[in-house]
Amino acid sequence: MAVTLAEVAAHAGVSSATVSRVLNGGHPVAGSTRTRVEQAIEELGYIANGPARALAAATSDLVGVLVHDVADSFFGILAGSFQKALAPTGQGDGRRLAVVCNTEGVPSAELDYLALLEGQRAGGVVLTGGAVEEPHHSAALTARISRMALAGTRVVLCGRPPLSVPAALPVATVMFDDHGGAFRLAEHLLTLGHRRIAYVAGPPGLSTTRERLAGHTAALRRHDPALPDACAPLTVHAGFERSAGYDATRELLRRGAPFTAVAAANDTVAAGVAAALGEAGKRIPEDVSVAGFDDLPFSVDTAPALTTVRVPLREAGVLAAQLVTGRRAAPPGRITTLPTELMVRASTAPPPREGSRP
Amino acid sequence: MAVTLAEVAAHAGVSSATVSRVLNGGHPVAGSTRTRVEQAIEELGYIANGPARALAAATSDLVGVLVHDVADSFFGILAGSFQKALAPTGQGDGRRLAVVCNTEGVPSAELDYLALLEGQRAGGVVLTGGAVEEPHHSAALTARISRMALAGTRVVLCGRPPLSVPAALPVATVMFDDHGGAFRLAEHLLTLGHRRIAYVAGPPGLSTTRERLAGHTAALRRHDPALPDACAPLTVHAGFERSAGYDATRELLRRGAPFTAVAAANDTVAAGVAAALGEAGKRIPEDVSVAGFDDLPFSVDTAPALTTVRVPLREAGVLAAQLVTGRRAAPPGRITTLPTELMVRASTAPPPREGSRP
DNA sequence: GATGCGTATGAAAGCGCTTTCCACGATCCT
DNA sequence: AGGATCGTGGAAAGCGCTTTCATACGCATC
Repeated sequence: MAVTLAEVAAHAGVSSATVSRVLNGGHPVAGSTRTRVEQAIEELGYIANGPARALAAATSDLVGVLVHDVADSFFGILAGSFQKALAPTGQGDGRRLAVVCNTEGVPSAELDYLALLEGQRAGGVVLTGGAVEEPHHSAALTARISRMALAGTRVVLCGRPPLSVPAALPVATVMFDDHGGAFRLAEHLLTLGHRRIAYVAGPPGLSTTRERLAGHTAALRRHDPALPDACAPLTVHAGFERSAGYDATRELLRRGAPFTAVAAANDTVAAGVAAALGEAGKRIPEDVSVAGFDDLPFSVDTAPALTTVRVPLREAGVLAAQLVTGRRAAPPGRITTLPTELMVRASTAPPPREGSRP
Repeated sequence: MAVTLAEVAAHAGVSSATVSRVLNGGHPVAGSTRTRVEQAIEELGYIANGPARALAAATSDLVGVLVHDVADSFFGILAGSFQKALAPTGQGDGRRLAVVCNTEGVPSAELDYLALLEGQRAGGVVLTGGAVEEPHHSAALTARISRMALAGTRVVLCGRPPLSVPAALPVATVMFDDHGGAFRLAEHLLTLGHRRIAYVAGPPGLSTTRERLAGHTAALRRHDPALPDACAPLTVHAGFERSAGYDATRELLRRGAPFTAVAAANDTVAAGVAAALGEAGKRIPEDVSVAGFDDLPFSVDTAPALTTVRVPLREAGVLAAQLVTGRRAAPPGRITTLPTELMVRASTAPPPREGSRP
């Protein structure tokens, strides 16, 4: 049906081995021969058979990217910039294809997709999103990743803690400074004068949740060793969706413990928090300050614009693409931490003066 | 290295042909044999080699999904629900992998990715997003799609007009009722009393832009045949990004032609419109009403919440997955049009009374 | 009991590519 | 000048699977 290598070879008057060589490089081919072959490829409209190539070479042009959910802007932006960086300007090397898998953060789904990708002989895999921190799961994950890496698949962990694999394996990690970001955000709130700061954390057991909460708590503690304890009752765990922030806030409100600021696990949750607060008649930021995390695009369009922490998703996607393709070598410790940045906007302000609004 | 079919066969005491048969079905296999084979697969931790399978079967488990940009929520949601529907409950058939490609809507990029997918022997391809309406491009696209379809690749066009291919080819189309949605949105504005309605359209030459603008114009015309002409100077074309809406609105404002409402190509553009309006001291909706399109998640969190038109992205993704896998047959005309729904929220209201605020 | 059919399995031929192994000139070097 | 070296290209052996084709068996049929 389709044009094959052999046909191109016949058309160019060379052996199929030669055509393969001009296609893949690595082996010297005379200029004139190369030209002839390239012309034959052009004339016949040859399109390489990926599966055949992958079978013979024991590695494919596929690169897997595991995300919690591409529909979530956080992952959409990450996956988007990753995919774009994977196919650089339509260059000859740019035939790599990104396979995106929604894992919902479920460990078994991650393992299943990795098995599929291993079966596809994926040239690389990038795992994004917080990791479920459970010994059994991470052991299984480490095992599978080690096996894939041993077989030559380049692995990049993005936004999750490194896994302990032998240093010889091609496994790199790109982290976000979640801890630092949460720390600076809490500091910002403290500086404004807030003391009763509620925190709507992400799902428990997730690395991201832990990092952000830890940074937050560290800032409180630094300010006043007793503050974390005082604020502990104001900390609730929820999901990463808007509704989780909404529900958590209603719950907080219902409990009646006073607070003058709410920091959320991410911007989406913060939107839910703001909605619940608004319904309860609280003005933002006059009555309660609200802060998010991630700095997703919509955070400038909320009312008021959301104070948040910028997470360099695009940069991470590009970096992950470079690492997973080998265009860039992993740094010495094989782990790169990308900085986060506090974005102060209108949703945070000094707390209302005591008794100014009961 | 990895466990192969032959090893499984040896372990189970059967031929590799038999193992292949239990794996793929289609051929009768005795119950006892099947059990033995399944046990061997389990014991050895066999993972099928995708490329080998694809090479032999001339079709792979890969399904391509072309989007303008997954980082855009519109496409992220579409691609996300599509991917999820592709891997149904980890079922045996659920080994299909989604390859997402950001085309930026550029025809040549679409063709390039299709070539790559053709080379990968993708089992299916879904093209999403408005199509660039240019004879040369659509001819090239039709040709490539026909060829792929002829080779057995199932094709789904989603959110773009059908292509004229022979009826025997497995090409289906899922459309959104953009025209109807835009029509009802304009009607809503008219009913509120607006007459000078600005329209920030998408890029010219794109099917989506045309459909939405046509629906909008049709509603104006229906109300008053002269209205479209009166509003024409208030129609500007821009991109689909927030900044495009911002810039377009500044331009509109600069021109000085009065308007009491702005309908935007989509929600993201509407956010830019609202920002520009706000900077210019216009209150929404008191001074100017603003409406978007798509009903992306953030549209309920803007200030005020955005009146828009819901586009059933999740439903479309699921449908596309069913069509592309053959789990669902295309309807008689091979085209399904999904309804859109007007979502009236706080950003639209009656226009200010004449002279009430100069 | 010979004939026929349907069912369950094996043998083996590829699928289209990569890659080792070799062969052949041409170019060096001493 | 002779052998070593280098650059270039061909032959052929797979890579791990699917899929005819052929075979063998069991059972109903006449």
